[in-house]
Amino acid sequence: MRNQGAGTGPEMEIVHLLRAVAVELGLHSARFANQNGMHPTDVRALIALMDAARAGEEMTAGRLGSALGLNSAGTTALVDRLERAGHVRRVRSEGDRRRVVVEVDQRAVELGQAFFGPLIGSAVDLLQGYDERELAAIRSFLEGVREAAAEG
Amino acid sequence: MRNQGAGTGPEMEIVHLLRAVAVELGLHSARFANQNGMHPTDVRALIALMDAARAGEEMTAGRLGSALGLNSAGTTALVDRLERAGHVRRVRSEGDRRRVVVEVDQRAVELGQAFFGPLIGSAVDLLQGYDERELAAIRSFLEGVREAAAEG
DNA sequence: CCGAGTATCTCGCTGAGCGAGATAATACGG
DNA sequence: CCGTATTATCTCGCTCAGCGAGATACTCGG
Repeated sequence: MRNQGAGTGPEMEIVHLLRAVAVELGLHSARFANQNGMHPTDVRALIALMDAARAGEEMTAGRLGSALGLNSAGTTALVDRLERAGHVRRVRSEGDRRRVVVEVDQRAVELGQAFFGPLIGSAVDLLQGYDERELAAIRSFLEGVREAAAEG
Repeated sequence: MRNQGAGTGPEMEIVHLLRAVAVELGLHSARFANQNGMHPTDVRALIALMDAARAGEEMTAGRLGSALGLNSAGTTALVDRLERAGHVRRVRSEGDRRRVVVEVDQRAVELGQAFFGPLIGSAVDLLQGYDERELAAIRSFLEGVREAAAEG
């Protein structure tokens, strides 16, 4: 049986630290949401939309909803909210006219970059202080945790 | 001006990886919430309560609410829910009888350990594959990100 | 004691998200 | 082609988490 307890070794300290980082990043997103009259779900949606855009993929209403764990009714309400706020546009897909492609407005992208940019910049600055082997350790640890969390 | 763009350098890759980990950990908590008929806020509350217990501190209703960003009405409703589900007990503070100390039930602790234990164990196992310098790099990077996120 | 301050709770309300089902467009066997 | 199954989104009515306002209960300094 692996270590599951509230041990106090150096490994557990890092595990708690990682959890604390996750909580802190969540609170940071919540601040962004509050400042812009949005809800946590709306922020998660914008992030998913920007990720898709960066990967060059179209994001339909349905894919967005399932990425966030919403049903179709909730997804419609979410896209309504974001569209009313001017953060996204609904575009009927040309190929399949049942589908609604959700596009992020450039203004929303800039809003997000203005808010999250400094934090991302700090993280990049931090990383520039490590050598190859240290960077590889950080990367492989994060990769491993992501895989472990995705399985559960 | 620091790096804010959608750069593709090795640093940005790690930053996106960290964000992905945060998202994945959030989804993992959401699965725990669903499996036990709870809401995300309830899970966050249990985690805050267990953290306080581990630190040997009493958690009052008010402190719990402000840790989660709820007002007093929402906090009362939250503690009502958790108490109804048998996860916590309300105990009037002896010293100051206005205060309500919220205590986690042992059953809830075990429930949480059963669910999060494997993931924590995997992370600890992962960490045992690194040497001192690599562990120090992981720790200091996480510490730095936490501080940067807490400032914003 | 009395009034100010503090911790929690009650009440009424708003709105995010759900289940069920409607609507509209596509796929596909005959 | 036609009819039926399938898929994508939307509409409707509802539940319940969380909010604002204010009530209640306790503490403490003067």
